[in-house]
Amino acid sequence: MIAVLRVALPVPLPTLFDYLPPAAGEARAGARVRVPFGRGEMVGVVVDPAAEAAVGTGRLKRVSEVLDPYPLLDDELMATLAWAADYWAGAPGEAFANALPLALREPRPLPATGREAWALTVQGRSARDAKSRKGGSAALLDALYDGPRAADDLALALPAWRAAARRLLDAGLVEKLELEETFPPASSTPGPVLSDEQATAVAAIGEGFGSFQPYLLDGVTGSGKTEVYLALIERALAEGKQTLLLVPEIGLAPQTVRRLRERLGVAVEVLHSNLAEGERARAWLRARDGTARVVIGTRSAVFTPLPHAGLIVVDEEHDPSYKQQEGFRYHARDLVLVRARALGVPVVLGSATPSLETLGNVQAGRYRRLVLRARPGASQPTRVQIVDMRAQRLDHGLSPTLVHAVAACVERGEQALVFRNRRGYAPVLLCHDCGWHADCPRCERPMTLHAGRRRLVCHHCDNTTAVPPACPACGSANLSPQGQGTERLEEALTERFPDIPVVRIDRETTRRRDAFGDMLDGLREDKPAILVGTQMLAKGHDLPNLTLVAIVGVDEGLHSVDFRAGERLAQLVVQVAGRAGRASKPGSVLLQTHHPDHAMLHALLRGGYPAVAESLLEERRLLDLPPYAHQVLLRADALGRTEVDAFLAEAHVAIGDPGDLRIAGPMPAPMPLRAGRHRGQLLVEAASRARLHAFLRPWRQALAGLPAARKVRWSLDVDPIDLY
DNA sequence: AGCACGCCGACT
DNA sequence: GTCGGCGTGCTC
Repeated sequence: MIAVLRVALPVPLPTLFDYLPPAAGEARAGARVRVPFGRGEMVGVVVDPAAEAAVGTGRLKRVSEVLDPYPLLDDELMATLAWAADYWAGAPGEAFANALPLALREPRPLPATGREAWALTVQGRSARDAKSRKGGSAALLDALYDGPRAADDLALALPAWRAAARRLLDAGLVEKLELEETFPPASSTPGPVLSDEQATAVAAIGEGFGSFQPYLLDGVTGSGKTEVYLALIERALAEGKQTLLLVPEIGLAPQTVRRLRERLGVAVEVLHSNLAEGERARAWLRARDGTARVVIGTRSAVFTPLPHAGLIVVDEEHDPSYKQQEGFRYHARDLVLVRARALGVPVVLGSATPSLETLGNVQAGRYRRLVLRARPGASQPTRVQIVDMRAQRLDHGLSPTLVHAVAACVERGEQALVFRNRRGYAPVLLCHDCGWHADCPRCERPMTLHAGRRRLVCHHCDNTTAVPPACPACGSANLSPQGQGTERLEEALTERFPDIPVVRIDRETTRRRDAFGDMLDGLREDKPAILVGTQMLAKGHDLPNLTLVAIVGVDEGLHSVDFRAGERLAQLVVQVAGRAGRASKPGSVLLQTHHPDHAMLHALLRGGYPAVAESLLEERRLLDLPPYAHQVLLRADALGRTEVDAFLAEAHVAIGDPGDLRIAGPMPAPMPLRAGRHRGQLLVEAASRARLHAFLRPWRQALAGLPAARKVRWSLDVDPIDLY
């Protein structure tokens, strides 16, 4: 047998590919190579530089070029990726593809890792003194007067600087530099004095530095989790170690980054999906060579190389955006644990509303729990009150109690948030005469009326149609919007409070870049206002004058088929409620519902999130649901329902003797038709991860070989977080 | 996933 | 007479 190179390629196939060694150069494990593939070429990563050929040597092609003389991915990352591909039943090549920034998957040598910076030329200096430029150009000349500045630094100071830079570059007044050294480290600013609880948490975690240990930092909104993170990052920096900080998708405001940079006084690299690919690659490479001391990023930043790892933090660890929902379905929070173990560093999972998975790990003694109870900013605790909607005369879905509370709040000169997790004007358009309602033909679900756009929109597939002038079934003009979305609440509140600004914050009103930030900035002032908004407002945005949170319509979440709905709802309510009364003013929360006696709402009122979580966890244990059982969900969809049914039936047969596995289905998905495609699923549960994976590996192999598999789109979701 | 090859309808 | 429809088969 001849020795070959085993390479991972970015294709969704369950295999690695073997190649003959390159004509020149040595390819080491973790290095990128350019290889012929099919009729084209691809960039792959060497997994094994001396494997035994698995296919006939006649079929082997030769590596075209070795792109990295040294491994780009170190042993730890290589092992982690291999583990992740196996655990989440993904293609090995796709795990590698997710780990490498796009720019590094191109067959080019590595970009310089120096930081892009800009400086004035001699002419630029005179132009600035002569004040010969106006507007953005003048501002940029001013900004560079004291010396070169980094591009990312300029972006924070002057949002539109790039256009000006281009103009001035053409005029020869500025030049682009590549700074190899990190920035004149702005001196770090000392943080506030920690509370006793914070200091205890920092001390406890600090003791664990240098070895693997997970911690749950369980702290209510405003209890100062961020200060704990910062103190720990400072400690890691003092030891010369790197920190990886993961944040949820929408939590990454430029202000957060600025705060970290100012506070820590070191290069803080940001990795998120909106970053230009070149920048992303450079940040990734700076982490790899150790210059980046702190890396903050969203889900995919979990793949950042950390040669001098000291600490990993996952903020808002319960946030579902840590789970990738298409392609390679990994969970960044879970992957962090694997990396931390390999790297021998502590992991801090922070949340005001920890996931039941994490609480289960605390219960089992695997994670240590540290609690922050105090809200240093709030003088009094938030009051929560349930408003019984039954037998109340509702005005556009708002009860008199709620309207009065909002009135009292704005009269005090404070701000109120009316939370409704539904965009648009009304979720249903109904004919009052014959009962017809507008359904999406591709999803068989009601379409949402968007009054401003004068359109019916399907929120499941974005299908959009005109609003019919009359009922298509009976011709009646008596079409009436049923139920309320944020748009309708905005209208109703504007009518009721004509003198108070009503600001709607949802996907529609924040479509423009920066719109969200601008709207929030406008609300930081100490003036009365009413906010109407969706989920987007649930995350930690500090609005000091916001004292009332009114949650409208949580009832959908109380009766969902998804076993996680209760946990989700409790987290949402607590996160939204946390917006109220952050500063010196006490906050209150109103929860408007048709089910005032619901057990979960009562538990929430009596004991807050911890009480709800405890009872939900107990329920999961009794019903043998995650985290006490382990699931894999097989999904399939196709234009024809028969193809889906046939595939799932074959997949079911392929399980053979299930033994101690529990199998649910084949069954239709909760949305059996979506965007014109029929959908079905099959759920398999096991008592242990090992049992699940022992079953999963051969099953996945068998599924790929099923004849019916070619007629459907199918995917496996290990540890699914929703059953969509 | 791409991207070929491969046999059957409406058009310059 | 062709352009092109997506079925199915392969990629070291």
